[in-house]
Amino acid sequence: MKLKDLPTRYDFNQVESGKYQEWVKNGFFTSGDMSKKPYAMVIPPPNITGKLHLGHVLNNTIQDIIIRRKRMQGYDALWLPGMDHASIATQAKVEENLRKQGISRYDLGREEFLKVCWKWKEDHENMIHQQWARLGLSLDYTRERFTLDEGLSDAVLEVFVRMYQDGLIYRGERIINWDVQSRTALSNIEVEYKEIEGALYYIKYPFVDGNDGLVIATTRPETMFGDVALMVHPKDSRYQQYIGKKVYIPTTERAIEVIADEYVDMEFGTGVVKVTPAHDPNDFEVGLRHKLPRPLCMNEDGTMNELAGRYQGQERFECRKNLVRDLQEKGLLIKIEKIVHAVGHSERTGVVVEPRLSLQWFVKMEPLAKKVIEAQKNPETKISFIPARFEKIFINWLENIQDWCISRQLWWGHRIPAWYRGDEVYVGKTAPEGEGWIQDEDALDTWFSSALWPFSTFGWPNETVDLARYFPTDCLVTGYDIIFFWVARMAFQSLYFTGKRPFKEVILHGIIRDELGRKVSKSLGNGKDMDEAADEFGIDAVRYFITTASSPGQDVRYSDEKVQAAWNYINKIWNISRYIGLNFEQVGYTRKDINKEILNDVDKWILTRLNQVIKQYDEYLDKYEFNEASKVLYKFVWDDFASWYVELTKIVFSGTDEQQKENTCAVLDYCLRTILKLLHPFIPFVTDEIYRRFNEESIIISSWPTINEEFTYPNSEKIEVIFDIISSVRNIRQENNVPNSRKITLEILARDEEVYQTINENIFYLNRFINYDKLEILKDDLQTENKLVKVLEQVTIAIPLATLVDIEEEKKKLLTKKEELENEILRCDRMLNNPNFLAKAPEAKINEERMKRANYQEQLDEVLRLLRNF
RNA sequence: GGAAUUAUAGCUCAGCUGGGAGAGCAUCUGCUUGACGUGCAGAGGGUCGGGGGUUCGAGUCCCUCUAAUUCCACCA
Repeated sequence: MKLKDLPTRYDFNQVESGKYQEWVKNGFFTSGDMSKKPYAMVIPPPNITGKLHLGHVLNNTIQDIIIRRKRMQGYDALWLPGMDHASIATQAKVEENLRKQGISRYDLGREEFLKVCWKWKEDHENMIHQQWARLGLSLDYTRERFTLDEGLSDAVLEVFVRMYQDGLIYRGERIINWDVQSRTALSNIEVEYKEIEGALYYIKYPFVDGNDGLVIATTRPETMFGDVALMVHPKDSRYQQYIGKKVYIPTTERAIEVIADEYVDMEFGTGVVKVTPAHDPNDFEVGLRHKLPRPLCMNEDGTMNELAGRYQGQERFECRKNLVRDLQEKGLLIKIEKIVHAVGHSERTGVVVEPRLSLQWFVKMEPLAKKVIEAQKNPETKISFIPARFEKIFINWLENIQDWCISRQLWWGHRIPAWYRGDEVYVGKTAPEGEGWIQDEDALDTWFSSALWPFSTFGWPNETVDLARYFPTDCLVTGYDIIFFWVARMAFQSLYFTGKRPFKEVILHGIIRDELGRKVSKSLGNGKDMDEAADEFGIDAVRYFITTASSPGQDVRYSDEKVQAAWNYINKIWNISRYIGLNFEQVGYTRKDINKEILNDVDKWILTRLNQVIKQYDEYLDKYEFNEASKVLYKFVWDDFASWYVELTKIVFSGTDEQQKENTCAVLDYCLRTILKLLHPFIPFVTDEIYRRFNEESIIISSWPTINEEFTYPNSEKIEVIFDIISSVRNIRQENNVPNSRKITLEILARDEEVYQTINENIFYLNRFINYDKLEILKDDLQTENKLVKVLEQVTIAIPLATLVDIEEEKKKLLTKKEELENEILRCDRMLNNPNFLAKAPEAKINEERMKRANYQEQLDEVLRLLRNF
């Protein structure tokens, strides 16, 4: 198929169909050309839990833009794909599925359950592969990895064992965030705090010896069954006499002591606090200080245990309700205060998180974090954050780091390589020798494996060729919302185990919001998935919109209108190409070099502009400012190339100069090829479709455009006087209701010799746009009576239109123009007469202002001269 | 409580190291101009959140206030 055969309308379905498979089959995305300089990037592995959404589209397209450009620039470009087993997220989904069939994971047992998970993985892996294909991502599938595959699992074990040996991983009893639905521990950052309306219950604990009692305030009354003491501030005069006394836990026969601890805030509540070491992190600390026991009053699934007496077996909130009612009956509930407070919810299952004492594995964070903070001070070892402001957030988190709970009571994931026999603990890659060892039942936090992703995927801990060649990777692209989850953890693991940063740059983008600016969430159901968006206008339009709609690091508000605008842009490019194809055919053009000898002023102008655009575009892309880059090119394509250059070629093609026609084809050929290449990283499908119709090699492996110095013509912008004249005549016609069909007489006064020549040399261009019967170019002596006159930057134009000219209106316009010019001159003078300006401003700026002033003065003189005629 | 971001045309957003306010969409007016009406040609529309300051010069830098959003840390 040739260029000329393009249909009049861009049909994305036709364009997208079949291309990706062909790209992959041709090995365009396969890296490993050792003769080239490497450029490497790893994809943030998506969770195998569902379909990709617009957030993935943004993240992945940014990477695809970067890697496609690098590939075209001649790098050995590697973009490594892979997926994340997403331990808790996947297990939650699989269990939910099973629950619908009335099966629990315990019914199946570990082995059978894992089989179901692997099946789930296969299905979702396929779905994601299909979506990557639709997105057009130039991933090197020969190196695809999975966080739970053999090699990566080995890396995980290696890391665990070594950190254990180095004293950076320990097992201990702590209060952790407990997800009662998944029955697993969570790390701090897997908990989402939501403001919820709750209640502060004031409950009286009766004294063992005598009347009355002490009143405490709590938001979680049901945890009272785990109480081991009440406490007051040692200096609180209200309660001095009660320290050391005993009270009953309401509804029970258990007595606890009143202790004193400075932790208590005398101002809050009643100044008396219940101490529940197994269900509250602060109370846990108090318990340690006072050597108190730590009884649990709740089971793993959130039901109450035997300590709760008659409430045993009740679900925690059910128990709360019943308990409060019973306390009220007994007169022990003093009051209930409505409060709004932040309650932790499990990020994955959404249930209220229960702080709970349990034995878990932790990573000791402080020494690891310190190394990263240190490395960030050195340009050679630091990760550059783009935009830079995110580094502050990153450092701040590291400076206030807490130990990382890494064990999860889950089956789907890397099983902890620890074995127990009585009090003995063994940690190693494989089971220890001897009888009676039992392996830890738990799996590791999913982020424990993804933290290794930038180097485990290259074969670490083995010293592979890939590792040496591609690591540290050049950049990583991810959302600012997972700086803590992922970026920070990659940073310290990489530094600890390889001594290097995981990537030189991290590019952080925003999140996608819906059309109303709301965060996309499952509960709102306002998230669009990728396919939905792509079905409307095609994936290229979505890619273009999503990567150019905001500045770096800012959120993107999804907008159908803007995707439509992107489609319009693509359709414009499509039709420019079609026009060019039709003319190639008509002229009988086959690829030729541009003949510099016969280039006209307009050719020189567009070629020079193109060079300027390449330069600016590249500079913006180097800074990952996709929005600014795209704007520069858009303006060039639509305003300069399509509206002026392409329009003007119609004059050449309607003429008779065959050599000129051929050369114009060569210029169009060169411009179009360059435009398509520049756009290719953003909109790969349509650019490939068009490019392949007039080129041998694929655009994917074509070379990235660079400035062609021989096509830079100083002064080429002088032709713009022609455009200026054309625009003005259009304007005059419009304002005076003179249809294009009516011929006019036009006089142009050139105010200097060069302009006079330029116009004369390019006079034929005026023909197409200005339907005139008579045209005169003058050097002076412009008579203006009964003419419509307009003063432009370099020329004055006059059109005799006696019947239509409203003299008063004309005078008014000239007076307005006069005023404008005078204001401009005033502005220039203010600067130029200011000694401080002359002394301090850069010389270039001063000269610029002088030139401007001179030009304004010239125009003003002209206007004044014209005004004298009225 | 700490921090970050945002505040610019009716809407959604750009505006790089300070040097005459921009785009897309919307609105209004014309147009069967040889690829595109998904188009072409034109027009209107902004005291750049308020107040100070630095500077010859501030949408841009500093301070402050106001409003919105987000993150972190939180007293039971």
